[in-house]
Amino acid sequence: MSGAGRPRASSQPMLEEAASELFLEQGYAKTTIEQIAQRAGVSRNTFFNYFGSKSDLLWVELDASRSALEMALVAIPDDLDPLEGVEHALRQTARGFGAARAPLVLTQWEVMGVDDELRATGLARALAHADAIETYLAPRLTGADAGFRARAIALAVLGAAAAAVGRWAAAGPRRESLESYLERVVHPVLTGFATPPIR
Amino acid sequence: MSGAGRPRASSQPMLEEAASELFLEQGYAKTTIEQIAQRAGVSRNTFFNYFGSKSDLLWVELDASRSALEMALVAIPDDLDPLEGVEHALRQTARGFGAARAPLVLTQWEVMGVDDELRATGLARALAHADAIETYLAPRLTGADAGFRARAIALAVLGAAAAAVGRWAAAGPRRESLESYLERVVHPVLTGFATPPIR
DNA sequence: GGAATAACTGCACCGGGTCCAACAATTAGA
DNA sequence: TCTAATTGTTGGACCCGGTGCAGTTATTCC
Repeated sequence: MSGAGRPRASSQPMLEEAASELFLEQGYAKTTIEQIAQRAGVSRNTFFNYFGSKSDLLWVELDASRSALEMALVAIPDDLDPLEGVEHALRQTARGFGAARAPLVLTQWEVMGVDDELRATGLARALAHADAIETYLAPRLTGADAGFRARAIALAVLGAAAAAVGRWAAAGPRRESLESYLERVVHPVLTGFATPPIR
Repeated sequence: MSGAGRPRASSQPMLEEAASELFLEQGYAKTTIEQIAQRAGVSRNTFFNYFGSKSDLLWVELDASRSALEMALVAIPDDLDPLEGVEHALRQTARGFGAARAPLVLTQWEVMGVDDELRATGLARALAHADAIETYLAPRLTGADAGFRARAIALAVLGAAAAAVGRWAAAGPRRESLESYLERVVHPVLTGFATPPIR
């Protein structure tokens, strides 16, 4: 399958590890790509073979959760109510995050000085999640403005989920499961949209 | 009040207009700050006296709406239910956007090629709105996890509102009022959170 | 006619990101 | 075994957004 070609000398995880160290040592802003590449033993350009941008390093885990969410969405049984389906898929995805090991970026964002960067680059990620929910939801809703409602539900649910993830990460190593935080805020949103539109 | 000092030679609106023209002519990405400043008749550095970054140009109207939202929030009568208060303030803010004149960025984002940039820089703005709602809401909710719920509600409502704004802008010049789009999706979110938490 | 003040300008610099032409290491096939 | 195709790596040049600063210009107050 992998045919000819020079084998990869440095792996993605090595760059991630080097970056995490440097971010913790001296903060995100003061760490240059040059330094990350150097610690990983590769050239600056090679970094860009593995990551499209510096901020991509912050979102590795979350990007993985999007794949998990997409898989959970297609696995929803057809006879389930669409809104319950979304809740089901979200809980399923949340189970992938063990209570003990929250992503480093979420727990150490203060020492990394990374909050500005998270704000600056987070929306693209969030919208990717929302798009996944929306594409699941849109064809399964009825009514004239199903597309509009699907997008609104997707974005609203995602907002609630973001709050849950933030709370979960902030709760420290003895935190409850992400799932329990999630259900407390996702469920209300979905029940609000459960009844067909009145007007 | 304005004492001594050299008077401003070029105004913010002039830079905005020059930028809008260039974005429409050749797209956002291919327009440099140098070009914008040149068309407005100032130096590149002067641009940064008026805008902190290139992307700030895209959010002028939305930034104004945040001020409007904050003012609407503090004007809410104390006897109103907090969640109804949020809805009230949002509708109030929406009325500031006439149906005929949606912001250029929202209607022309395709020809400006600006969607990537909106995704890249939109979260900071969205969170500013959410923070405003959250700070209004948090002290007015009861229960153990009032802070958590306040943030979740703020983010969820904002997601729904974003969907409404998007739909409104996409609907073309004969669109209905933003308010009508807004209430269709914001209300369900708030009703979902209306009942006190069960557990 | 000076100070004091505030806007404007030019210049140098940093760092993220792109592009490209070389080069190195591997495999498939003649 | 030699060669070609393939793929990863590297260095260098470049663009542009953004920052810092020192110096200039235009204005008001005394």
